Amino acid sequence: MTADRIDAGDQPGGPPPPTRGSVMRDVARLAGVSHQTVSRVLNDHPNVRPETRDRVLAAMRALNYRRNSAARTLVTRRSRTLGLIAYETTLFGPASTLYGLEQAARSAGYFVSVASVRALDRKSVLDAVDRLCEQSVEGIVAIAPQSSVGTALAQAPAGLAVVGVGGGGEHVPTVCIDNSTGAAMATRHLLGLGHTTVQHIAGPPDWPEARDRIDGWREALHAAGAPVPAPRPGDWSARAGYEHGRQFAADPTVTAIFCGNDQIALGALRALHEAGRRVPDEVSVVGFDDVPESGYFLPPLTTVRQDFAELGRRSLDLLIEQLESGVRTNRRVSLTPRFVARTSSGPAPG
Amino acid sequence: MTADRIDAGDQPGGPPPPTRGSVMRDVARLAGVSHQTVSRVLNDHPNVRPETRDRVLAAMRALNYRRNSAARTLVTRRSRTLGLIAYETTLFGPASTLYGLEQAARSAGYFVSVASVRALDRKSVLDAVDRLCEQSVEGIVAIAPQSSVGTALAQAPAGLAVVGVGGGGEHVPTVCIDNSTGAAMATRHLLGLGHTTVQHIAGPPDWPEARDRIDGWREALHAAGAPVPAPRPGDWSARAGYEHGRQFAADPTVTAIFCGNDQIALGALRALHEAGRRVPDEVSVVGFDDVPESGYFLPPLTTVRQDFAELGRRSLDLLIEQLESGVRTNRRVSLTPRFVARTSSGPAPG
DNA sequence: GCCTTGTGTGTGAACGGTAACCATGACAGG
DNA sequence: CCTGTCATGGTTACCGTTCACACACAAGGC
Repeated sequence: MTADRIDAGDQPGGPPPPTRGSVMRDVARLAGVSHQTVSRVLNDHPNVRPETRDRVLAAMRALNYRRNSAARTLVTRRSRTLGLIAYETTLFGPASTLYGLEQAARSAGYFVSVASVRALDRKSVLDAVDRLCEQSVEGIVAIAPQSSVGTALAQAPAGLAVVGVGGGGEHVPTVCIDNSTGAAMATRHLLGLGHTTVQHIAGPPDWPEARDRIDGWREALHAAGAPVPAPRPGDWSARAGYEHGRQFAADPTVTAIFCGNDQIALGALRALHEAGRRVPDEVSVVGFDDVPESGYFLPPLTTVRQDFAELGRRSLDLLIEQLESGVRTNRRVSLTPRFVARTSSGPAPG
Repeated sequence: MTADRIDAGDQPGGPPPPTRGSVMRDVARLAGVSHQTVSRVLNDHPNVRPETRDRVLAAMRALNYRRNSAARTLVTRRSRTLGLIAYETTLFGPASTLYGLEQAARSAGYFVSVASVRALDRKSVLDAVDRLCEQSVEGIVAIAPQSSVGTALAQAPAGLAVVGVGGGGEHVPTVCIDNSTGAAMATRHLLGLGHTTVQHIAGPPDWPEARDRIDGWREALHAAGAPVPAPRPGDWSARAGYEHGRQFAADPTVTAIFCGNDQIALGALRALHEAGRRVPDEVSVVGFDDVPESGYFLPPLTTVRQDFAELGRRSLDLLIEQLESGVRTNRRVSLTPRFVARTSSGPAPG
């Protein structure tokens, strides 16, 4: 009895044999060498005569041979697979980072396996780590920059490389952009335009990225001797921007708003527009991220650009560094964001 | 006999230290049973005395045992891994689909490995397929709905389950939303508001999704006896929407524009605004997709909602169906989109 | 002649699981 | 008492690679 259930009925004429993929031994036999020589050719070992190598390569082509990664992983104990834990994968940022990571991983010879999490509580994250471990990934990148994630990650099995993207935690190697500097850029830009102070619609307070942006904004205000209003907490959504934007629109003293991200800024722009407050003539708005659409907002959004793809690439670098050194360096890589001036910000009125 | 070999000191540049975790034999020894019994416990075989099972489970916990998936894959010839080929991963749609797929795959006991492609030419796609095959995935989902992708996918190794998301091709099982119906909904909505005809800024002509939307739009116009203008081809970007939008803005006879997606609509809105054409009073605009921000556009965008996450879930269903039946069914699953009325569309002027 | 050094290649043993096949003991029926 | 069945659990043979080592053969130094 065949263990194969793919043993589909052969139609007369259709000659699709139950192609049990060819393995090294088959290639070896065809090339007239031992399986070990095939292995040597595959792994670019020296000490194979060019002529032999060609024969082996020809045999591999003829049989359409592909090496079995499970067997390879079993014996080498290297899966060449990286795990990615992602939250809110639908946002532009995480998605771009995933993209950058995957491209980099590919050229470094790694595969990427994803585990998305619905929530950022400790259990969900540990579950995701577990799931990835079961696949014997060699390292994990977490695009889930809530504080709790960092600590959850820190207790991943030793010997597993780990990198946090975004604010991260203190216990895990992290790659992030310099949110504080970015926020300060935006704030200084607005102050430089003559605004007496700058309001801030922030991200959720338990996101390090949000906190760093708040810090940068606050420090820039402080350094300029400007009053420091209370930041308004949001959830990164356009809705939050809209709600707070309506309140700001009703307050004639508000002339400049720095938003925690571009979605928030979009919501704020709409609120201001609805209230009849002209942007940038009466109120200036600045965002953060530079999503592809922000140049087409009404008006085009002044913002701070994050290079998400670079974030992904750098996190791979950090991972590989750990993999090769064998220790969990506590490094923190920080990328400098770029200020992008568009027309949603202008001189203070009056 | 030395099961242990002495680990030579790590040479810099050498492979990382082998992670010596506990294996079945260790668990078996601790529990006082054979490794086979451990395997039986792991795989929920009957014929294990509850008392024995408990002893084994306790031993597994004590040793923090995790089974080695490579070994398992090697012998069972099932990797329990699915491959995902994604293009333009940064867009909301693909990202959400990935999310939905991963969630569904997880609860079905599968892992998901991603391969992103930079371009959609045949070679890139075949490369990605190759990469995934090397990981011995059991099936592939391609979120890369260009026509050429379908045909490239069709010649994936036999015995590999394949599903296309989006327009797909004729040769590959496909799950998509009913783009034609969605476009017709949008068009009929505008015609119903009294517009004599509807312009269309479309997606790239080699995307089946774009073509289906064109078809639906055209048929709806035709059925209503309205004139059918030439659709304007774009690339799904806000920029394309802006460029065509400017031309439409200069033409006073244009009162209704149906856009291939929400980004295009955003660009069109900006062009109309710049030209002083009021939306929806003078010109109505409708998008497609319902990205989370579209409710905060100026004005909030009337659009057609795609359930991307459902797309991901359904593609998993289709994949599993193939995996279990062993044949590449040529099924095509079509989801009905939902029309979402907001304020960017209104009665025809005059 | 010997031993060395260096190429190119083959041999056998892991790696950590699962499946097929046995072995044992208990209990029933003849 | 002999046999058959069932529950339980051990034995052994793989799966397809890579690694350590052995081996053949050549070139060179003494």
